[in-house]
Amino acid sequence: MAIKYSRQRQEIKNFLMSRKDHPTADVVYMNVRQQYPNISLGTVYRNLTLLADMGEITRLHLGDGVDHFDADTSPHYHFVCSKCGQVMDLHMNNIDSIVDIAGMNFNGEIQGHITYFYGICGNCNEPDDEH
Amino acid sequence: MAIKYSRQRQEIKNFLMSRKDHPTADVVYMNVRQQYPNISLGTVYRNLTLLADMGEITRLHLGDGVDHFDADTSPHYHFVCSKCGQVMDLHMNNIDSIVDIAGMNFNGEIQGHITYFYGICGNCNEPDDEH
DNA sequence: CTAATATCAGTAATGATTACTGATTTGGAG
DNA sequence: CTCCAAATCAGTAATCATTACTGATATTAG
Repeated sequence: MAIKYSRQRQEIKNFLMSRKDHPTADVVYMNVRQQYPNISLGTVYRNLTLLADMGEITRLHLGDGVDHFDADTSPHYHFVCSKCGQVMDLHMNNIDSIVDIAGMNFNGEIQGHITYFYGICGNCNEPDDEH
Repeated sequence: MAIKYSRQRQEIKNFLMSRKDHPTADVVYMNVRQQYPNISLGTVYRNLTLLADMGEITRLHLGDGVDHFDADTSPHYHFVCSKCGQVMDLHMNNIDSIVDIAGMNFNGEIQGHITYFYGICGNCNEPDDEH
């Protein structure tokens, strides 16, 4: 018996699964508090880390200084809007060949890569919105 | 007159240019202190940020929680060893086509991508070193 | 040379995340 | 069903990287 069930952890995972954006720990905290008003931020962090270690969710580093979490663990990529900060999924063709390209002139074992894309999202890119 | 010369900033840049690894602010601080024993960590951070904003160096987010800095601003990629933590340059063929691939089914403007590779570096991968 | 101001050293503050502690919850054994 | 060992919790303190603030110093145009 190593890992015991906990209502809080279940609710954290449920919340993450209900969202297609990629919330930060703080956003998870704010929302789970509606179900468990006494939950502590430490509990949220501990369980997010635990779920990530178990492979049930993914922790994303997107260069904005805060970790984001994603309940979709299938391989896919992310886009970060430079204007509004939104993080969205990119369902795109496989680009794992870049690992082979990277390995061509490298003396070592390349096991994988971290990639995300940035730019202006569809919402922020609306034409003629102002003035 | 907006930006004035400073010996400290010059030394920070000199130090960065002398290294082909990708030091953190703290490593820069430790080393520049040999020339300027009174320099403060805040000065190092302020100047690294200033140099990065001026485009003279690049700030790297490599998912390890600390920022790394690189005096080589030409486009290239990085490899992070999962074992020893070393960061090294990868001189490889262009992979900018992944931006086009990502943009195919995306409603928005993709301006670029952040990519780095991870695995076991040549040094850590030495065969039969122990036992 | 001098004055205006960018920069500095030193230190305090911030923000995200982790660690600690005594109380509570969970779940297998009897 | 009850009991207890261990996992988890809430609350709080600590950590770590980075940024902001302040009075003193260095730089540079005129």
